[in-house]
Amino acid sequence: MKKVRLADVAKVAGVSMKTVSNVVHNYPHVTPEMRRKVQLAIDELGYKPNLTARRLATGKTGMIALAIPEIDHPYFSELSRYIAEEASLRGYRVLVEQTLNNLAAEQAVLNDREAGLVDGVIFHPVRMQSMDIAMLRRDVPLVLLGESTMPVTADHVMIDNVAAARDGVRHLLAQGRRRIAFLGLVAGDITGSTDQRLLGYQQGLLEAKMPLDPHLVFSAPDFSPEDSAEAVQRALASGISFDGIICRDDRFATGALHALRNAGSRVPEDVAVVGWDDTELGRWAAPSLTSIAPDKRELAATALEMLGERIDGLQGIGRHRIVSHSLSIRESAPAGAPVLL
Amino acid sequence: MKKVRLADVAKVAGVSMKTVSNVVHNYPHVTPEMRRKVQLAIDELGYKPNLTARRLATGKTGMIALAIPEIDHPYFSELSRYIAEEASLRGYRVLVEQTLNNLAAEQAVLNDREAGLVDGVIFHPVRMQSMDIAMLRRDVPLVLLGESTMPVTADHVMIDNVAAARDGVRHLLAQGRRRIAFLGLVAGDITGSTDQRLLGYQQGLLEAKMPLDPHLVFSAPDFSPEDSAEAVQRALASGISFDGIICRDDRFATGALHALRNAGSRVPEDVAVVGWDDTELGRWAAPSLTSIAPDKRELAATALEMLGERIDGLQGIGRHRIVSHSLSIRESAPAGAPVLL
DNA sequence: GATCCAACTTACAGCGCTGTAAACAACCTG
DNA sequence: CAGGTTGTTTACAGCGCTGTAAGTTGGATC
Repeated sequence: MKKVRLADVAKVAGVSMKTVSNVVHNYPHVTPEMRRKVQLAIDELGYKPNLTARRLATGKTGMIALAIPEIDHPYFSELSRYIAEEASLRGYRVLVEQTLNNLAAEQAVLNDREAGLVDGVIFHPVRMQSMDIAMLRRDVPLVLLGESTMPVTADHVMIDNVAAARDGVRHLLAQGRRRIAFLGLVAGDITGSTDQRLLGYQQGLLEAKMPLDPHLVFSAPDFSPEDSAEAVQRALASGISFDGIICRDDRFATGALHALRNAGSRVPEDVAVVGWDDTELGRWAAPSLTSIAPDKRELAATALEMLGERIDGLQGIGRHRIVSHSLSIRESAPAGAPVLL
Repeated sequence: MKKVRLADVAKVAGVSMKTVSNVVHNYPHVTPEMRRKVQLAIDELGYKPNLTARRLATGKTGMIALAIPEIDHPYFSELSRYIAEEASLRGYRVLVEQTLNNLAAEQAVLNDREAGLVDGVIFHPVRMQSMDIAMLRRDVPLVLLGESTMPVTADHVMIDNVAAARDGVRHLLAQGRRRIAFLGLVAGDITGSTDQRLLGYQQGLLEAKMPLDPHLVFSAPDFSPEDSAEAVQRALASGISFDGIICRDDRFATGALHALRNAGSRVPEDVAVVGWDDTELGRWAAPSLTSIAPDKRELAATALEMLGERIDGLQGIGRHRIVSHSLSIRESAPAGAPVLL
């Protein structure tokens, strides 16, 4: 089957190309008769506009790129879903790029060796610092996600990580937990995300006049549940005791759950566990995870809105938006009567 | 910052556009001196080729669309990851389209009202039947995923669902399970996927001369863990007893796990549970899920390979490829000594 | 030194669409 | 009925790149 072009339709309908184009775009000033005639030709030939040509002519691609570390990370896959939905609401299609926690891949996203592919980029960096991002001269609107430290050259959406971590700690304290651990340091994670969460953790403890024990801050070599399980196991093995733990994400919390179970600790009786991201992974864990819940829908909507404004030409330094978060309380750290120790 | 075009570089370097293009494309027959001169101009101006223009000129987009029901379904998000990786290996970028278990959205994917956006489509239908797919005249290469019933008009990759289900049943039988349930019917799921799994389930029982009890086939109103939990709970409540259950996917199995736990049944002691898809959700469930494991990497690679061949012009009727599967054995249905009942 | 060849470079016509400006038509005014 | 309006359609020049065919150059050949 040959490709049908606008010109072909025009010839068959006996009108100019532009009139066909007008019909395709539902331009109002076309006489009904003309419209009918053109539509007939379109249907007869099975004409479909060539998007690439349209893009070249208009300079708009109607596409945005979403660059995330891993598409199958529960948080990112859920976030992707909302971004995809919000994007489609606004007439955009989404091109997904995985950076796989890899610095070079992150740089490649911004360094775009090609142009004209997408109208804008939503990017969640893990390895790049905001300074690095600022250094690159870009020519595509960019919205940053995650906890990178306040870049001035791009818009940015995040939740208040300090407050969120504090909320988690408060929740544990309210149940009577007294030795609360933090699981979240990851080697090579220099985005400041962990810093902020750690800060909130400290604030939470300090405001309750609790001591700050550095032994209670665990770190893992990488982002997987396996790594986190190992970190918790090592802590347990070295005799460190704790009755609550707040984890940098649900994956980590899931790993912690496993390690605790293997060690014979009961959750939440012996140790209460708080996750982060409120993902399906945590909702269906056993016990189900209490988790800090960023409003992902709002996050996605805000990112798209800001990106849209930039695409529409808005200039100026980077704006920062905080979206709301809450605490989804489930079995691993229930609310209610404090546990007796 | 103004857009830099090929012509601008050519002017600065004092050569023709085509020579610049040759340098950009690493065309071998360019003298080193010329290459240097051009590269200098490219760097100085910060030239980036415009992909849209390139596409229009070449007719290739270098993009494929991946149309799946839900990007945040564990199976699909993991599959997406492999598809993205395999695609990038082959120089393709991936455009993700969610169909959200919605017939109209699935039709829209194939009905493409526009052309020239992608070179090919990988599509996992849930609501469309292969007849529907065959009816539509398409002009883009298409590879189907999942268990749709053997379309003749498009290539197709799947695992042997009948055999896989049978393997699951055999595994349960080998442990001494005698009342094995199947959880998988979903209203409106007409892809035949469930049919095949159900068939395998029956074959597994028959070859062991086990009776086939229709009460042991559970159905859920939709695809979520909530729905599945409810289905299992209802079965339990109505007094149906079973000591093994095989579920249409890990999400369903996760729901089943919850329902069983709430009902006080121990897994695997009282009921052994087998999931399907071998996702992270199941790997970190408690107890961790034994699950039928399609080789997702192979699935992705095969789909891309077939699509690539079609894109390169291969004609002919739809081909069908079966990729391998295995059984990932974990806590919910361990191997080893049969359970005494 | 004339001839030929291979290696390199250039000019230019598209790819299929849209925006602009201009042309044309029909309809009002006064 | 000339002149002004509004409404509708057309012609055509790009958008930025690549493929083709034609041109140029330097050196090997006899």
